[in-house]
Amino acid sequence: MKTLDLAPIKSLFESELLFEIEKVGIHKKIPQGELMIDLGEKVQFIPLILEGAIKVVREDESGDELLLYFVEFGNTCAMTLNCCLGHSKSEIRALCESDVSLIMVPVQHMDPWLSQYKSWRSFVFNSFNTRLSEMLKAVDALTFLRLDERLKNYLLEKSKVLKNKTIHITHFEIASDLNSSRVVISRLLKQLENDRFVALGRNTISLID
Amino acid sequence: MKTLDLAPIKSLFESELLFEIEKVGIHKKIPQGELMIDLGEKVQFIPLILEGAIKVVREDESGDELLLYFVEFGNTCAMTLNCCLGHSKSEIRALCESDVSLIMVPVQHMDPWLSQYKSWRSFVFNSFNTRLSEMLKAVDALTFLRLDERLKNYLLEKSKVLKNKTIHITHFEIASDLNSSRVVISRLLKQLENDRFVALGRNTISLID
DNA sequence: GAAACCTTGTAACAAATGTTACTCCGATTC
DNA sequence: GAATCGGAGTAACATTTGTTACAAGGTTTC
Repeated sequence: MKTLDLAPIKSLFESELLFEIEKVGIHKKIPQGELMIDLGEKVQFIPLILEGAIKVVREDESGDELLLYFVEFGNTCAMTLNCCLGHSKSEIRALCESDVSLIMVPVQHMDPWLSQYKSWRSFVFNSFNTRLSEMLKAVDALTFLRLDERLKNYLLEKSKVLKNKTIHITHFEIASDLNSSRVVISRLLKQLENDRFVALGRNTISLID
Repeated sequence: MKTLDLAPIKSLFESELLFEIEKVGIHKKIPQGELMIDLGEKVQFIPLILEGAIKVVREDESGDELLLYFVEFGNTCAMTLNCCLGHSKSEIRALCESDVSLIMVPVQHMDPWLSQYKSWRSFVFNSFNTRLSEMLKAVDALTFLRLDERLKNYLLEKSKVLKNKTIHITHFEIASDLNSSRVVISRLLKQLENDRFVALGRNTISLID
């Protein structure tokens, strides 16, 4: 039996549960940019994120997209839990925003662990909690903020997740994430540059303190 | 000991749990329009809805509002669960959309019941599920739909929840729920009337099949 | 290094939504 | 019944966001 490096999540779970996770979990590394799960796919595993960040995206029938939120260490994707429990298909698309290291737990352990381990319950509920908060944040932004503010938040969030003041991205990609158009984003970025909020380069945006 | 009428939820829970609910639950009737819980309040009870509908609203600092969703029979408010588990304060406001009959269960039973009763786990997760779906629907509408479509959906939803083709409401109230302005809503409603989607009267809007 | 392609800048215009202002009308109050 | 008030209709205008079109530089490919 291969030994997983459970150090990062040691503090989250009681030791018997860690032992079980070690027994049934599959350690996986997924490189940046890779698709983790797509719309309509069936969920077979619960991902426990050890390192990196996952980007969760919503898409409508005509292919327009919107970035919902990022999932980071110590959380799992509640949309996934959602699917596990409801035995339904994924309503979102998840992509690796950076290189991701995670443990995949087969879904059939979900329910037994819930009755058995208090720390698992905490973890699952904590994830739901965080997810609902993120969704609330998304709704807030869409409802109460204008696009320039959303763009600012986006850049700050992105910088935080990638742990870097300089972001490598095109205006077109940003437009996709915010469900806007390239021209509009270019226009607003120019404004943010004039306001000394960012410095623009080809394929890069640097945040200024 | 007073006996609660648990008939409506009999099929949701196993009999031992129903017995417990009967022991600790408080039956309450709340009239239409009444505030159930406000932003920043602490949650002491888990509401189990027997009859009626609750309207959940988000508000920003400047007092602008947005209707998030309705909660109906067979669900509880996941935002409330959220608060129970996180011991945090309410991030939303909940109002009675119609006369509501519900059972209030003190929060301290939440965790023990989760480990003890499979049906309670199902119920709680089902609620989270439904809530996440509703939030997703809200995000979808805000992102991908124009205001006229959102208005149509709003009227249909409202009619469904109130079980009535005719809705008693002012244009101003609609504007609040959709975070728009009265003039805009009047304009769009006039259009919907021309399209034979509704008939307008003073304080009333009737849906046409 | 020429050609093709990708990224960005910019202008002009269009559409959706918000704002202000005024009117009319029915309901309520005195 | 006159005065007041709340709800609704409408016009004119402002703002935000989206669209189309084109140009200018980099980058990649051959």
